[in-house]
Amino acid sequence: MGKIPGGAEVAVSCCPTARPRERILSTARDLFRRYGIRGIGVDTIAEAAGTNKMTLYRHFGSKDDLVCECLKTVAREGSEIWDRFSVDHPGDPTAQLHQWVRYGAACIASDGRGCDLANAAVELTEPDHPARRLIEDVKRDYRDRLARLCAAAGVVQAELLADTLSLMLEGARVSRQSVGVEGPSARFLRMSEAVIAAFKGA
Amino acid sequence: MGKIPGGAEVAVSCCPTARPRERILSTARDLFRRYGIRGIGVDTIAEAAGTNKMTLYRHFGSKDDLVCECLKTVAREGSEIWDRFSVDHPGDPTAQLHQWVRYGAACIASDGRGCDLANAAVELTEPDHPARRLIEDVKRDYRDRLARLCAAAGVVQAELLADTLSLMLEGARVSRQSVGVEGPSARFLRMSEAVIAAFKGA
DNA sequence: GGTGCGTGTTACCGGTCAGTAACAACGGCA
DNA sequence: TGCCGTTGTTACTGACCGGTAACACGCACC
Repeated sequence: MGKIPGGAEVAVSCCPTARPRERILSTARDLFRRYGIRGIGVDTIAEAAGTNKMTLYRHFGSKDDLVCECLKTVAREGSEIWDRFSVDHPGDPTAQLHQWVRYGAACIASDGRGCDLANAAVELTEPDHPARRLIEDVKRDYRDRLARLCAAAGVVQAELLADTLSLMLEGARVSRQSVGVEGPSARFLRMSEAVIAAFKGA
Repeated sequence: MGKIPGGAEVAVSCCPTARPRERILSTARDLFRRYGIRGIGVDTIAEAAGTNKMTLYRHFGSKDDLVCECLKTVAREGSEIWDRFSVDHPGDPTAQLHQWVRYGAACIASDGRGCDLANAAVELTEPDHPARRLIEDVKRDYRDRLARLCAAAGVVQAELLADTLSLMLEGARVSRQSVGVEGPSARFLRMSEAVIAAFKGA
């Protein structure tokens, strides 16, 4: 029934012990990420999750609903990663800032499909799509956390540095998709360190 | 027949004196930009261009073909803008660099849908889509031009600055889509000037 | 007056899409 | 045993998708 855009049959590829809802959610996240939200159908998701379309619609009222739930789990994981910075380097905002840079670089290197939230914002052009508010809130939250980190690290122009680093990471993740791994995104770590040093020196 | 995603009927919205091919091309560019490539159908494009699907397919062998041609015109216009920098400030690479920054800021402010090339890279997930090579080549060309500009302006770490500014612009244009006009992208001009100053001071 | 090319029109193809209805089978639980 | 909530199965709807065939029309050019 469901077909992966490449042409191959779908393969059940998630923990079969979990409840259908969780299987659908994690499968949908993976497929949306790989093939785009508009590039994958609910039938394919259900089949890859080892269940069927009816069960999917019993748990998620619509495809847009499912998309929003997926993005919510993405946001939740992002928040957990932020928490880890302060756990790994308690009371050391400078170390946390550099960990943020390293984590960003690792993100870019590990997967060529960029940020799920930003990609969704590109793909879902409807200005009143329910996912838009979610994306906006999360992105704003991440930037504010970064600004607080910069301020705590003693940067005088903390807001400006946070904006700069935010744009650089966002740009690196989309540049990785358009010009590939060899492009500017490959130097994200070095560039970020240089920019931070410049702001600290000022 | 064709329907705009909003639900309204399509309206013919291009110069009716031009030949069908040109009308289709400019209409497709506009609709792809507003609703996404996967979000608009060839029927809608043809109707909005004041013609029909058959004529569209006589000029463009497939939808992917049409997409590629659209992106080529985007690339051509981008190249012309680059040329304008050296025309407006001949022999003054520093002025050209600042004009690049100002132009980028104006781009962000004028339209919330970001870069057509980057958006296409996000939307067209097929790794061997004919548009991917085009996008990659153009993006690489723009970065190289910027690097030459930075070097000519006397920046020692010209390559690194070019990468940084490239990512910042790319990020600003996608951030504008996800967090809105009030987000970090609003400060792109100030941030870029600060980064350039920091690289010049080093 | 003819000839051909570009264009318009209509109808169609097979496929995919999101979403729903009706019913059968399962599981635990009392 | 009977009950009930969850799940699976099948089939369906109506819409849209990219792409094509066949044919009629108009217009320039010779």
